[in-house]
Amino acid sequence: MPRMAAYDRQDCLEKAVTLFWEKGFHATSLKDIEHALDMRPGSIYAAFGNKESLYSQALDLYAGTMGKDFLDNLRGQQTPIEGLAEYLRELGKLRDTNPPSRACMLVKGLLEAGAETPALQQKIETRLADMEAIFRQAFAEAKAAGQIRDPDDPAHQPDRLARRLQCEVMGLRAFAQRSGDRQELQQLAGDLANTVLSLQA
Amino acid sequence: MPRMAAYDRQDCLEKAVTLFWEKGFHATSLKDIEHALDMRPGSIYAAFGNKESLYSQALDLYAGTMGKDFLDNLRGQQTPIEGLAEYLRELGKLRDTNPPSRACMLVKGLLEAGAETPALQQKIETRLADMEAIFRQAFAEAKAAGQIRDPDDPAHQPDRLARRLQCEVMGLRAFAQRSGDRQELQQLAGDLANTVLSLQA
DNA sequence: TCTTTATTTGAGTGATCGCTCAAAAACAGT
DNA sequence: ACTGTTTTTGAGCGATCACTCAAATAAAGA
Repeated sequence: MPRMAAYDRQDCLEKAVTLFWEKGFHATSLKDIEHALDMRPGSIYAAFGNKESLYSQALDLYAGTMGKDFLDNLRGQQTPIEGLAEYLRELGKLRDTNPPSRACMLVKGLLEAGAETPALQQKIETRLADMEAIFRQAFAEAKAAGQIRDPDDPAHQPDRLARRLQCEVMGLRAFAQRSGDRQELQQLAGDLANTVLSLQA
Repeated sequence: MPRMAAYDRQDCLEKAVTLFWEKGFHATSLKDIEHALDMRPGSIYAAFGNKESLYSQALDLYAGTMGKDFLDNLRGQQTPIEGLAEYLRELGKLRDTNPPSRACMLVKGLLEAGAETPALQQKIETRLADMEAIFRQAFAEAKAAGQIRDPDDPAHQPDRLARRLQCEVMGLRAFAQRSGDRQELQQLAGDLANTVLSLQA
């Protein structure tokens, strides 16, 4: 009996990711959202709640996609370590593609979320912790396979390596947001990748 | 004959830095500014132009202070390399102090500035380039003093090392914005510092 | 075709946004 | 004290903000 919704929820969320990822939370107005999703305010609020809720759902989609893409890439490589290095090298090519933003949407959100939006803050922290856990798992697999040099060095524990990698990914993608030279970014990513490779046994 | 201004310009800019650094550009309203500077809108506009102009001047003060602090720290150390490592270690203590934000104000601005504010974008890029140049100079001094291992390795050129350091500082300070454990941050900073130290001849 | 139920619409809400400007206030020199 | 100059004030500007809701619309089942 009921009327069916005219919009595709997943499709809308993808468009919301594009919009929020590019402009950030505060700089994105409901007018922008109405235009990007081709929906009127009433439908938007009925479907996604309020602006913060839509942003939160967009964050989930973004983080899930990023995590899946990373794992797919990882499984396509010969060893976990090479997979991690290749991931960094791929980030060095960010200037050649045209993503909504070269910086990580989670980091953009982390730096923008204040005390007025504690729910957002918590969600972002959780998603970053998820990503850190994925990195940790990859290093743990590398270690279990005996591919990590000096495995007893405390600095070579998977959790420490994972935090360092996440730090470097955050930094690299923030650096990539600058309008600097294409090659310099690629070179920087290569240097970071080589640091990871130097962990190999 | 003329009436003297009641406010201290430098003092106002310091308060503006605190405010913008913590909340970011978009989330800071003129009401916030009026309250923080204890000035009425007319005085603010007469003294600093508009909101964007005030933010821009705050960025200048922030970047200048950061650069000076870094150089002071550097000169207090035995060698340039040790100075750079110590700088990273200091960043690891960010959780123990209470700055307006643990993240870098320039990076926050970089990730927030869109195509609608090209003047801000350019200013931020310039200031980040300045900082990169300071890092490069430090590495160049280290190299000139023969303190860099494998000086002919292209990855050990001052410009590449500087970009990598800036990337790591950006990443570390973004990471520090997370509400994670005190010790984990310090450990991470220590690991990054050790990477710099491992460049030593 | 008609009824039922859900969705979509968009004008309009009060609040807040960045910002202006004429009037009031305050200092410095005479 | 008086005058001349500048600063400070704050009410209020139009625009935009996130958001609401009653009415119009459309699909599915009878």
